[in-house]
Amino acid sequence: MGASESFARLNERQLEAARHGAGPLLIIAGAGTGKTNTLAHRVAHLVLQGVAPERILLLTFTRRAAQEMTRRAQRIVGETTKAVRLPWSGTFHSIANRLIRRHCEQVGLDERFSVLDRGDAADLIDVVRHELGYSKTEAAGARRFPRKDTCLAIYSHRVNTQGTLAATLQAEFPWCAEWEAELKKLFAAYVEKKLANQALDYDDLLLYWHAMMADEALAREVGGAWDHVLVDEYQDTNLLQAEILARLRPRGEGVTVVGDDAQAIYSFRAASVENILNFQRDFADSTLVLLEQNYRSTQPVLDAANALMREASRQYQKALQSRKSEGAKPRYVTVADDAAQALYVVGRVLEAREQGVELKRQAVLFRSSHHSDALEVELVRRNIPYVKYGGLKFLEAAHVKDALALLRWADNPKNRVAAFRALQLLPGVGPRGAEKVFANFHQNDFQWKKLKTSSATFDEMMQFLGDPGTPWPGQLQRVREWYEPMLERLYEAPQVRAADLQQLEVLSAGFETREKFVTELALDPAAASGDLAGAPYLDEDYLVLSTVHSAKGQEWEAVYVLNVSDGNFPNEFATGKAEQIEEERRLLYVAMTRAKTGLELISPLKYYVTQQPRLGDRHVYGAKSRFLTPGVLACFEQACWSDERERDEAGGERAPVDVAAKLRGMWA
DNA sequence: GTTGGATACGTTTTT
DNA sequence: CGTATCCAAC
Repeated sequence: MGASESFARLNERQLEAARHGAGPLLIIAGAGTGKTNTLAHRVAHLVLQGVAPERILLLTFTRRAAQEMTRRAQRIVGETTKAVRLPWSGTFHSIANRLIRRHCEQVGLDERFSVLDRGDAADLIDVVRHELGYSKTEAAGARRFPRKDTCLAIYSHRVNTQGTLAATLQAEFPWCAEWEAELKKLFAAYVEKKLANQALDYDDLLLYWHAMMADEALAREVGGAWDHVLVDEYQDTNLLQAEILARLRPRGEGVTVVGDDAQAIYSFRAASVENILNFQRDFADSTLVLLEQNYRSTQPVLDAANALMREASRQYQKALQSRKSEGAKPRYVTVADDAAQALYVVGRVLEAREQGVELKRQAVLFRSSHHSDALEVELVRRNIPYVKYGGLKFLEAAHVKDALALLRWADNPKNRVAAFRALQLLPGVGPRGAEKVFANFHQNDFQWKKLKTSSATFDEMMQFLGDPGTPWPGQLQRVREWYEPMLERLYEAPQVRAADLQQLEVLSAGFETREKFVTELALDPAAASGDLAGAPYLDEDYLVLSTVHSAKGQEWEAVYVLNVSDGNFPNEFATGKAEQIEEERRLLYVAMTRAKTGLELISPLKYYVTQQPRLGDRHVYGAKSRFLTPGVLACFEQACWSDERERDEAGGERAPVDVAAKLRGMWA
């Protein structure tokens, strides 16, 4: 298919957006309205108009999205004419990383600075937390100081909103408000630590880019590199990102942003829906294109989604219209509990497969990662292959982090987090021992040949890895040779862990340099580790399990949403403020609009909660989700399902009743 | 100073 | 149930 034919398939609005000139352009694209396709056509259009691909900056939410966009644009332009390789496409964070490396001298950083992933950043903040004595229980007052992950989340929110710490605490972390003074001290020390380590966390990547754009000469140089800047998922960008965009293109020339205010679901990451709502105010003479023609879902599915959003307060009013009028009503199914929910979903998934819908074209979505636990057990038991998005365990496993720490330290000798982890792998070396070695190493100007630990083989390995002349291929093998014998001492099940390390080595071969490997792994762990983690066999059929957040931008023939009850939709911790509840509503909206033809919301009457503050594990009777008002429910076929096998058992063979256990249980 | 065992406790979603 | 912290034994 040629380019012109491809453009001919767009509807009027999409075409207008794709062929828009250079003035600032805002595309409000409802769910399933061909947003990706339109943006890809816009890229293709620009290239066909003679814009050099390297003069286009494409900012997407994930790396996966960037690749998809590039692939489509290439297909539209056609293989013969021009190669559409967009060298400047990726997330804000990954582009920031490249720009900072390019201009490291001007912003006062080592060329070899490290990027801290979430875990590393939390570990570093934990070091400071201990140093300041905040980890001690009786340090101050009755309540415990927030944990490292919470501390990091607070820090991050404050940085990304560009507001005050007090505002962040009040808005998102009211239960930590009493620690404001301590947190302030903690964060100040954390910033110093990062500088000493020559390490940037996610937020720093944006901050440094932001700061670069505040310098006039640098801003001109950076901004001058592109003629067009396109931002996808604009509703989920934060203030820092919006300011970067504004400084990149002060008058908005060549700016295109795409998004849907009804799908803003990242406020916890400081995303601000105001960015998209205020776009026309921020960029004078901008053009607005509204895409409302839905190509994804059947009308009944859309009716339900529209009914849900009709009760929301939002600014860009849209009325999505489907191109597929007929179809079954979506279903709202109540089941007894978690276990029944798993059985029910597996049953429905298999039924659909019998009718020709492959597993890959079905997805199970949920609010939080652990909601799929029971389902996963059932899937494994029945031998049904699946992949789970939104919870990546592989790179978080201790042994994988150990191996990476060795590489990260070699890559940036000042990286103390990595050094501490690496050094403590040695027998008999704990925090103090690591401290001593590192202090010595520091005194010797971070020269690898002066590194002295208790193990000569360790020192040799680090010298080998630290030598700039050492080629990248083979480095992970060297790490593995040294580290594998340690596994036995450090962990149980060493064989399993050894296999993981081999997998890591295979993975590493796909990266040109060590710096790219460790950085990409930090920036986009999911994409960088590919579908290797947990994926059965790529060419085989598998069911998709995903958090709603990770399901953004995707679509499936049939979608099952788990635990649609109050406490999950909306989440129990998000019921404090009206704006939080609205976001939870949008989250459910995103989940529902992933479906093409089949949509089921499942609600267990009773569910088991663990790790509940104070009250301990217990059963909870889930109330009906507040979003499922009579008006919304009218769009659903309602059903109640109970496990037939259970009924059979009750009628037929009965298990003996263990009275003794019950009696003991009363006092346990 | 390090290591392992006992104990207390817990806010979801991710670049 | 998993993780962080405390405490006692090397």
